[in-house]
Amino acid sequence: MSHRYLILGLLSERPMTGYDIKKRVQENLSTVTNASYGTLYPMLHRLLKEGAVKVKEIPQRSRPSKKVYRISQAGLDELQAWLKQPASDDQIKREFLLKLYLAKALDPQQLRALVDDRRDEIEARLRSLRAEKKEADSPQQVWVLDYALYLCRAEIDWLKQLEATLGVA
Amino acid sequence: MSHRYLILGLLSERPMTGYDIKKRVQENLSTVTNASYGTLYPMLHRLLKEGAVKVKEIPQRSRPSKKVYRISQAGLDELQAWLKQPASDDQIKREFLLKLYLAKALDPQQLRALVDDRRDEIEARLRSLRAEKKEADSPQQVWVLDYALYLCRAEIDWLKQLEATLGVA
DNA sequence: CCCGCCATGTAACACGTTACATGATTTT
DNA sequence: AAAATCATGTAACGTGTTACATGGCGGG
Repeated sequence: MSHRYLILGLLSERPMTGYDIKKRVQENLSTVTNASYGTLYPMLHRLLKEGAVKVKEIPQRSRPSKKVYRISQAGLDELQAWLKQPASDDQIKREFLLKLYLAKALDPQQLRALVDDRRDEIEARLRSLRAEKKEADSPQQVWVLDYALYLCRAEIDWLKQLEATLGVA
Repeated sequence: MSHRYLILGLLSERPMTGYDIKKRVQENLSTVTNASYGTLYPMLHRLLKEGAVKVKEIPQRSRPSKKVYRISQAGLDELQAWLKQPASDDQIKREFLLKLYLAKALDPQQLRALVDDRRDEIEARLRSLRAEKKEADSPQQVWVLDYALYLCRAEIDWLKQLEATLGVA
Protein backbone atom coordinates (compact mmCIF):
# COMPACT_ATOMS: atom_id res chain seq x y z
CA MET A 1 0.00 0.00 0.00
CA SER A 2 2.80 2.44 0.62
CA HIS A 3 3.57 2.58 -3.07
CA ARG A 4 0.47 4.65 -3.24
CA TYR A 5 2.14 7.29 -1.10
CA LEU A 6 5.44 6.91 -2.84
CA ILE A 7 3.73 7.98 -6.05
CA LEU A 8 1.74 10.75 -4.45
CA GLY A 9 4.86 12.03 -2.74
CA LEU A 10 6.91 12.15 -5.89
CA LEU A 11 4.09 13.76 -7.84
CA SER A 12 3.79 16.39 -5.14
CA GLU A 13 7.20 17.67 -6.23
CA ARG A 14 6.36 17.84 -9.90
CA PRO A 15 4.24 16.11 -12.55
CA MET A 16 5.76 12.94 -13.91
CA THR A 17 5.14 9.94 -16.10
CA GLY A 18 5.21 6.37 -14.84
CA TYR A 19 8.51 5.99 -16.55
CA ASP A 20 9.94 9.02 -14.76
CA ILE A 21 8.79 7.67 -11.42
CA LYS A 22 10.47 4.36 -12.05
CA LYS A 23 13.76 6.05 -12.88
CA ARG A 24 13.56 8.31 -9.90
CA VAL A 25 12.96 5.36 -7.61
CA GLN A 26 15.91 3.46 -9.02
CA GLU A 27 18.23 6.41 -8.70
CA ASN A 28 17.29 7.78 -5.32
CA LEU A 29 15.15 5.33 -3.44
CA SER A 30 16.61 1.91 -4.01
CA THR A 31 17.24 1.68 -0.27
CA VAL A 32 13.55 2.09 0.43
CA THR A 33 11.77 0.23 -2.35
CA ASN A 34 12.27 -1.48 -5.69
CA ALA A 35 8.88 -0.71 -7.19
CA SER A 36 8.56 -2.18 -10.69
CA TYR A 37 6.36 -1.20 -13.63
CA GLY A 38 4.02 -3.99 -12.69
CA THR A 39 3.36 -2.16 -9.43
CA LEU A 40 3.62 1.42 -10.60
CA TYR A 41 1.38 1.49 -13.67
CA PRO A 42 -1.58 -0.28 -12.08
CA MET A 43 -1.29 1.99 -9.05
CA LEU A 44 -1.30 5.08 -11.25
CA HIS A 45 -4.45 3.83 -12.95
CA ARG A 46 -6.04 3.28 -9.61
CA LEU A 47 -5.08 6.68 -8.26
CA LEU A 48 -6.57 8.22 -11.39
CA LYS A 49 -9.82 6.32 -10.98
CA GLU A 50 -9.97 7.44 -7.36
CA GLY A 51 -9.31 11.05 -8.19
CA ALA A 52 -6.01 11.45 -6.36
CA VAL A 53 -4.18 12.30 -9.58
CA LYS A 54 -5.03 13.79 -12.97
CA VAL A 55 -3.47 12.92 -16.28
CA LYS A 56 -2.52 14.77 -19.45
CA GLU A 57 -1.78 12.73 -22.51
CA ILE A 58 0.93 13.99 -24.81
CA PRO A 59 1.03 12.25 -28.20
CA GLN A 60 4.44 11.40 -29.57
CA ARG A 61 5.63 10.27 -32.95
CA SER A 62 6.26 6.55 -33.06
CA ARG A 63 6.11 5.92 -29.35
CA PRO A 64 3.28 5.30 -26.88
CA SER A 65 1.89 8.68 -25.96
CA LYS A 66 3.39 10.07 -22.81
CA LYS A 67 1.03 10.27 -19.85
CA VAL A 68 1.99 13.00 -17.48
CA TYR A 69 0.41 12.61 -14.07
CA ARG A 70 -0.22 15.49 -11.72
CA ILE A 71 -1.41 15.27 -8.14
CA SER A 72 -4.89 16.63 -7.32
CA GLN A 73 -5.98 18.49 -4.21
CA ALA A 74 -7.57 15.29 -2.92
CA GLY A 75 -4.26 13.52 -3.47
CA LEU A 76 -2.36 16.21 -1.60
CA ASP A 77 -4.75 15.96 1.30
CA GLU A 78 -4.33 12.23 1.43
CA LEU A 79 -0.57 12.54 1.33
CA GLN A 80 -0.52 15.06 4.15
CA ALA A 81 -2.74 12.87 6.29
CA TRP A 82 -0.50 9.87 5.72
CA LEU A 83 2.69 11.80 6.47
CA LYS A 84 1.33 12.92 9.81
CA GLN A 85 0.45 9.41 10.92
CA PRO A 86 3.16 7.50 12.78
CA ALA A 87 4.99 5.08 10.52
CA SER A 88 3.91 1.47 10.69
CA ASP A 89 6.32 -1.12 12.01
CA ASP A 90 9.35 -2.09 9.99
CA GLN A 91 9.40 -5.38 8.30
CA ILE A 92 12.94 -6.56 8.07
CA LYS A 93 13.39 -9.72 6.15
CA ARG A 94 16.92 -10.85 6.62
CA GLU A 95 17.46 -14.25 5.23
CA PHE A 96 20.89 -14.15 6.75
CA LEU A 97 19.50 -13.84 10.25
CA LEU A 98 17.31 -16.83 9.69
CA LYS A 99 20.25 -18.88 8.50
CA LEU A 100 22.21 -17.86 11.51
CA TYR A 101 19.43 -18.86 13.83
CA LEU A 102 19.13 -22.22 12.15
CA ALA A 103 22.88 -22.76 12.09
CA LYS A 104 22.77 -25.49 14.71
CA ALA A 105 22.38 -27.75 11.71
CA LEU A 106 25.68 -26.46 10.35
CA ASP A 107 29.19 -27.41 11.40
CA PRO A 108 31.45 -24.63 12.77
CA GLN A 109 33.48 -24.24 9.60
CA GLN A 110 30.42 -23.70 7.47
CA LEU A 111 29.06 -21.28 10.02
CA ARG A 112 32.30 -19.37 9.88
CA ALA A 113 32.13 -19.24 6.09
CA LEU A 114 28.58 -17.93 6.24
CA VAL A 115 29.55 -15.12 8.58
CA ASP A 116 32.66 -14.21 6.61
CA ASP A 117 30.76 -14.07 3.33
CA ARG A 118 28.23 -11.85 4.93
CA ARG A 119 30.87 -9.49 6.12
CA ASP A 120 32.42 -9.22 2.68
CA GLU A 121 29.05 -8.45 1.24
CA ILE A 122 28.21 -5.76 3.74
CA GLU A 123 31.59 -4.16 3.33
CA ALA A 124 31.04 -4.00 -0.41
CA ARG A 125 27.69 -2.39 0.20
CA LEU A 126 29.26 0.13 2.53
CA ARG A 127 31.67 1.17 -0.20
CA SER A 128 28.95 1.55 -2.76
CA LEU A 129 26.86 3.63 -0.37
CA ARG A 130 29.78 5.92 0.28
CA ALA A 131 30.22 6.40 -3.45
CA GLU A 132 26.52 7.14 -3.83
CA LYS A 133 26.63 9.70 -1.09
CA LYS A 134 29.18 11.74 -2.99
CA GLU A 135 26.71 12.06 -5.84
CA ALA A 136 23.74 12.93 -3.66
CA ASP A 137 22.14 16.27 -4.42
CA SER A 138 19.29 16.71 -1.98
CA PRO A 139 19.28 16.66 1.82
CA GLN A 140 16.57 13.99 1.75
CA GLN A 141 18.79 11.74 -0.27
CA VAL A 142 21.63 12.25 2.16
CA TRP A 143 19.37 11.38 5.09
CA VAL A 144 18.35 8.14 3.50
CA LEU A 145 21.88 7.22 2.50
CA ASP A 146 23.16 8.08 5.96
CA TYR A 147 20.56 5.82 7.42
CA ALA A 148 21.75 2.94 5.29
CA LEU A 149 25.36 3.76 6.17
CA TYR A 150 24.68 3.74 9.89
CA LEU A 151 22.96 0.38 9.59
CA CYS A 152 25.81 -1.07 7.57
CA ARG A 153 28.39 0.01 10.10
CA ALA A 154 26.30 -1.42 12.90
CA GLU A 155 26.03 -4.73 11.14
CA ILE A 156 29.77 -4.85 10.58
CA ASP A 157 30.41 -4.19 14.26
CA TRP A 158 27.99 -6.91 15.17
CA LEU A 159 29.61 -9.34 12.75
CA LYS A 160 33.04 -8.61 14.21
CA GLN A 161 31.81 -9.32 17.66
CA LEU A 162 30.11 -12.46 16.42
CA GLU A 163 33.30 -13.63 14.77
CA ALA A 164 35.12 -13.10 18.03
CA THR A 165 32.71 -15.24 20.00
CA LEU A 166 32.80 -17.92 17.32
CA GLY A 167 36.58 -17.87 17.33
CA VAL A 168 36.69 -18.65 21.01
CA ALA A 169 34.09 -21.40 20.94
CA MET B 1 9.83 -19.05 0.05
CA SER B 2 12.06 -18.81 3.07
CA HIS B 3 9.26 -19.98 5.33
CA ARG B 4 9.97 -23.32 3.79
CA TYR B 5 13.41 -23.30 5.36
CA LEU B 6 12.19 -21.81 8.56
CA ILE B 7 10.00 -24.86 9.00
CA LEU B 8 12.66 -27.31 7.90
CA GLY B 9 15.16 -25.66 10.21
CA LEU B 10 12.93 -25.84 13.25
CA LEU B 11 11.94 -29.41 12.49
CA SER B 12 15.61 -30.31 12.23
CA GLU B 13 15.90 -29.64 15.96
CA ARG B 14 12.93 -31.77 16.92
CA PRO B 15 9.53 -32.91 15.62
CA MET B 16 6.79 -30.36 16.07
CA THR B 17 3.20 -29.53 15.23
CA GLY B 18 2.17 -26.49 13.23
CA TYR B 19 0.97 -24.96 16.45
CA ASP B 20 4.32 -25.51 18.13
CA ILE B 21 6.10 -23.87 15.22
CA LYS B 22 3.89 -20.84 15.42
CA LYS B 23 4.57 -20.42 19.11
CA ARG B 24 8.28 -20.88 18.66
CA VAL B 25 8.35 -18.25 15.94
CA GLN B 26 6.49 -15.77 18.09
CA GLU B 27 8.71 -16.35 21.06
CA ASN B 28 12.13 -16.48 19.48
CA LEU B 29 11.96 -15.25 15.93
CA SER B 30 9.71 -12.25 15.89
CA THR B 31 12.67 -10.19 14.69
CA VAL B 32 13.01 -12.34 11.62
CA THR B 33 9.48 -13.22 10.58
CA ASN B 34 5.86 -13.12 11.68
CA ALA B 35 4.66 -16.25 9.92
CA SER B 36 0.97 -16.86 10.54
CA TYR B 37 -1.09 -20.05 10.45
CA GLY B 38 -2.24 -19.11 6.99
CA THR B 39 1.36 -19.43 5.85
CA LEU B 40 2.52 -22.23 8.09
CA TYR B 41 -0.18 -24.86 7.62
CA PRO B 42 -0.28 -24.73 3.83
CA MET B 43 3.51 -24.89 3.73
CA LEU B 44 3.52 -27.95 5.97
CA HIS B 45 1.04 -29.63 3.64
CA ARG B 46 3.23 -28.80 0.72
CA LEU B 47 6.40 -30.06 2.35
CA LEU B 48 4.58 -33.28 3.14
CA LYS B 49 3.41 -33.68 -0.44
CA GLU B 50 6.96 -33.07 -1.63
CA GLY B 51 8.46 -35.55 0.79
CA ALA B 52 10.57 -33.12 2.81
CA VAL B 53 8.68 -33.98 6.00
CA LYS B 54 6.73 -36.88 7.40
CA VAL B 55 3.74 -36.73 9.71
CA LYS B 56 2.39 -38.77 12.58
CA GLU B 57 -1.17 -38.17 13.59
CA ILE B 58 -1.97 -38.41 17.26
CA PRO B 59 -5.70 -38.54 18.02
CA GLN B 60 -6.89 -36.54 20.98
CA ARG B 61 -10.12 -36.47 22.86
CA SER B 62 -12.29 -33.56 21.85
CA ARG B 63 -9.67 -31.68 19.92
CA PRO B 64 -8.39 -31.85 16.34
CA SER B 65 -5.86 -34.64 16.26
CA LYS B 66 -2.35 -33.43 16.73
CA LYS B 67 -0.13 -33.74 13.66
CA VAL B 68 3.49 -34.09 14.60
CA TYR B 69 5.80 -33.34 11.71
CA ARG B 70 9.29 -34.75 11.42
CA ILE B 71 11.91 -33.82 8.86
CA SER B 72 12.93 -36.48 6.32
CA GLN B 73 16.38 -37.13 4.91
CA ALA B 74 15.39 -35.31 1.72
CA GLY B 75 14.32 -32.37 3.85
CA LEU B 76 17.61 -32.36 5.74
CA ASP B 77 19.53 -32.38 2.47
CA GLU B 78 17.50 -29.49 1.17
CA LEU B 79 18.06 -27.53 4.36
CA GLN B 80 21.80 -28.09 4.27
CA ALA B 81 22.00 -26.99 0.65
CA TRP B 82 20.08 -23.82 1.42
CA LEU B 83 22.17 -22.98 4.47
CA LYS B 84 25.35 -23.18 2.43
CA GLN B 85 24.12 -20.79 -0.22
CA PRO B 86 24.83 -17.10 0.35
CA ALA B 87 21.82 -15.27 1.76
CA SER B 88 19.73 -13.32 -0.69
CA ASP B 89 19.56 -9.56 -0.40
CA ASP B 90 17.73 -7.97 2.47
CA GLN B 91 14.46 -6.37 1.89
CA ILE B 92 14.02 -3.56 4.33
CA LYS B 93 10.70 -1.88 4.21
CA ARG B 94 10.86 1.16 6.35
CA GLU B 95 7.83 3.28 5.95
CA PHE B 96 9.52 5.83 8.11
CA LEU B 97 12.35 6.28 5.65
CA LEU B 98 9.89 6.89 2.86
CA LYS B 99 8.09 9.50 4.90
CA LEU B 100 11.35 11.20 5.61
CA TYR B 101 12.28 11.26 1.97
CA LEU B 102 8.93 12.74 1.05
CA ALA B 103 9.03 15.24 3.87
CA LYS B 104 9.51 18.19 1.55
CA ALA B 105 5.73 18.29 1.58
CA LEU B 106 5.80 18.75 5.34
CA ASP B 107 6.54 21.88 7.33
CA PRO B 108 9.53 21.84 9.70
CA GLN B 109 7.48 21.40 12.84
CA GLN B 110 5.72 18.34 11.53
CA LEU B 111 9.01 16.95 10.34
CA ARG B 112 10.39 17.44 13.80
CA ALA B 113 7.41 15.67 15.32
CA LEU B 114 7.88 12.75 12.94
CA VAL B 115 11.51 12.34 13.92
CA ASP B 116 10.83 12.69 17.63
CA ASP B 117 8.06 10.12 17.54
CA ARG B 118 10.33 7.75 15.75
CA ARG B 119 12.99 8.15 18.36
CA ASP B 120 10.58 7.43 21.16
CA GLU B 121 9.44 4.34 19.38
CA ILE B 122 12.93 3.02 18.78
CA GLU B 123 13.95 3.69 22.34
CA ALA B 124 10.97 1.70 23.56
CA ARG B 125 11.99 -1.11 21.27
CA LEU B 126 15.53 -0.99 22.59
CA ARG B 127 14.24 -1.44 26.12
CA SER B 128 12.06 -4.36 25.17
CA LEU B 129 14.93 -6.04 23.35
CA ARG B 130 17.16 -5.66 26.39
CA ALA B 131 14.50 -7.28 28.51
CA GLU B 132 14.15 -10.11 26.01
CA LYS B 133 17.86 -10.70 26.01
CA LYS B 134 17.82 -11.41 29.71
CA GLU B 135 15.42 -14.27 29.07
CA ALA B 136 17.31 -15.69 26.13
CA ASP B 137 18.42 -19.27 26.55
CA SER B 138 20.30 -20.23 23.39
CA PRO B 139 23.33 -18.63 21.75
CA GLN B 140 21.37 -18.36 18.50
CA GLN B 141 18.72 -16.35 20.18
CA VAL B 142 21.32 -14.03 21.65
CA TRP B 143 22.89 -13.54 18.24
CA VAL B 144 19.60 -12.51 16.73
CA LEU B 145 18.71 -10.23 19.62
CA ASP B 146 22.15 -8.65 19.52
CA TYR B 147 21.69 -7.99 15.89
CA ALA B 148 18.44 -6.17 16.54
CA LEU B 149 20.08 -4.28 19.40
CA TYR B 150 22.96 -3.11 17.26
CA LEU B 151 20.55 -1.88 14.61
CA CYS B 152 18.44 -0.06 17.16
CA ARG B 153 21.41 1.73 18.59
CA ALA B 154 22.58 2.69 15.12
CA GLU B 155 19.20 4.11 14.28
CA ILE B 156 19.15 6.14 17.47
CA ASP B 157 22.56 7.58 16.69
CA TRP B 158 21.41 8.45 13.23
CA LEU B 159 18.25 10.08 14.56
CA LYS B 160 20.26 12.18 16.98
CA GLN B 161 22.47 13.38 14.23
CA LEU B 162 19.42 14.08 12.09
CA GLU B 163 17.81 16.05 14.87
CA ALA B 164 20.97 18.11 15.17
CA THR B 165 21.01 19.03 11.48
CA LEU B 166 17.30 19.82 11.59
CA GLY B 167 17.79 22.01 14.64
CA VAL B 168 20.36 24.12 12.85
CA ALA B 169 18.39 24.50 9.63
C1' DC C 1 -18.55 -17.60 34.20
C1' DC C 2 -15.34 -15.93 31.03
C1' DC C 3 -10.94 -15.95 29.01
C1' DG C 4 -7.02 -17.90 27.11
C1' DC C 5 -4.92 -22.03 25.58
C1' DC C 6 -4.85 -25.91 22.58
C1' DA C 7 -5.26 -27.37 17.58
C1' DT C 8 -6.64 -27.72 13.06
C1' DG C 9 -7.68 -25.62 8.76
C1' DT C 10 -9.77 -22.60 4.52
C1' DA C 11 -11.11 -18.60 1.60
C1' DA C 12 -10.91 -14.01 0.16
C1' DC C 13 -8.17 -10.58 -0.53
C1' DA C 14 -4.02 -7.72 -1.21
C1' DC C 15 0.39 -7.18 -2.77
C1' DG C 16 4.36 -7.63 -5.63
C1' DT C 17 7.59 -9.77 -9.20
C1' DT C 18 8.69 -11.48 -13.56
C1' DA C 19 8.29 -11.99 -18.00
C1' DC C 20 6.15 -10.80 -22.02
C1' DA C 21 4.55 -7.57 -25.89
C1' DT C 22 5.70 -3.51 -28.91
C1' DG C 23 8.95 -0.64 -31.40
C1' DA C 24 11.36 3.73 -32.87
C1' DT C 25 15.36 6.68 -31.58
C1' DT C 26 19.70 7.75 -29.81
C1' DT C 27 24.15 6.58 -28.23
C1' DT C 28 28.38 3.78 -28.30
C1' DA D 1 25.83 -3.10 -35.75
C1' DA D 2 24.51 -3.50 -31.12
C1' DA D 3 22.82 -1.72 -27.01
C1' DA D 4 20.53 1.46 -24.17
C1' DT D 5 16.73 4.70 -23.71
C1' DC D 6 12.13 6.06 -24.09
C1' DA D 7 7.26 4.59 -23.06
C1' DT D 8 3.28 2.08 -22.38
C1' DG D 9 1.01 -1.83 -20.51
C1' DT D 10 -0.86 -6.96 -19.13
C1' DA D 11 -0.97 -11.76 -17.33
C1' DA D 12 0.64 -15.44 -14.68
C1' DC D 13 2.47 -16.55 -10.78
C1' DG D 14 3.94 -16.63 -6.02
C1' DT D 15 3.45 -15.21 -1.41
C1' DG D 16 1.34 -13.47 2.67
C1' DT D 17 -2.41 -11.51 5.77
C1' DT D 18 -6.85 -11.51 7.81
C1' DA D 19 -10.74 -13.23 9.13
C1' DC D 20 -13.53 -16.98 9.64
C1' DA D 21 -14.96 -21.81 11.32
C1' DT D 22 -14.86 -25.25 15.21
C1' DG D 23 -14.91 -26.42 20.14
C1' DG D 24 -13.45 -28.62 24.60
C1' DC D 25 -10.49 -27.87 28.68
C1' DG D 26 -8.37 -25.53 32.58
C1' DG D 27 -7.53 -21.62 35.64
C1' DG D 28 -8.77 -17.33 37.89
